[in-house]
Amino acid sequence: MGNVFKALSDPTRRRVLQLLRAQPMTAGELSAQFEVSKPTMSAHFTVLREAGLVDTEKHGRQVLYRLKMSVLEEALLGFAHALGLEMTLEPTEATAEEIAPSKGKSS
Amino acid sequence: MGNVFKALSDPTRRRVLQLLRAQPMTAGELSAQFEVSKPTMSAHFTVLREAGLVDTEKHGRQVLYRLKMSVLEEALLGFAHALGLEMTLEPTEATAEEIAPSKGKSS
DNA sequence: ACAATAGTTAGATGATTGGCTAAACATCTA
DNA sequence: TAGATGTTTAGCCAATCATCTAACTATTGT
Repeated sequence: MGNVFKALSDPTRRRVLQLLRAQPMTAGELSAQFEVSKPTMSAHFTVLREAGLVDTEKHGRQVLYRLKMSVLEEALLGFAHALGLEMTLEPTEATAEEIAPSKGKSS
Repeated sequence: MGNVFKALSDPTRRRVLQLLRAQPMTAGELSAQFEVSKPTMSAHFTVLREAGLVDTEKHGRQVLYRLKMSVLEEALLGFAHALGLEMTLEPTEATAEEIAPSKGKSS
């Protein structure tokens, strides 16, 4: 869990997580959003991957990064709990639909 | 706000915050809980103070550190919000009493 | 097979970090 | 005023960090 906070302590990495929130993105797409070199971004990705905050999927020559929201949630809630802050996660509309899919759109 | 995450990224500092949750403590009392030198602890306190997570009150020759819970709450909620995680702070009993003090115990 | 493209690895560098000891500062007590 | 006590400042060091360029690996397209 300390790894998660370490990962969150860098502004570039926090912004990567925010970008990834909207949809999975490739290393190149992410890198394009920042003013740093691709190797530098690659290092940031490694930190995020090792903290368990993202996972990867290789598609041909590109690597897709996907946010593992649940890990982030747990870290945040877990830490809040350790401090006696009783926070709860408000169910989002998306989550509600996942739980009770009415008709089509299986995936 | 980035300072807050920076402050949270160190395990010693996270534990200091946890200790401070129970009650305000002096620099010496806090230091006694860790295996590092007092100057090292003093440096950690500085980081926490600069992040706005604690404030200090000098009592004679000791310095009392007090957790500023609201800053922590805001940082956590703010970051969660920036990630689309809608978290809410569950009102604690203490908070409820503060809001609607029935009789005595004004402070 | 060759060149272009997408990412990562290697290796270097300067800045920051967390730790230390020793010294200074501030306050209390005798 | 002279200790004793609690904390911070100064100065140092080793480790880690964020960054870079250059080189490498893997994949795709011609």
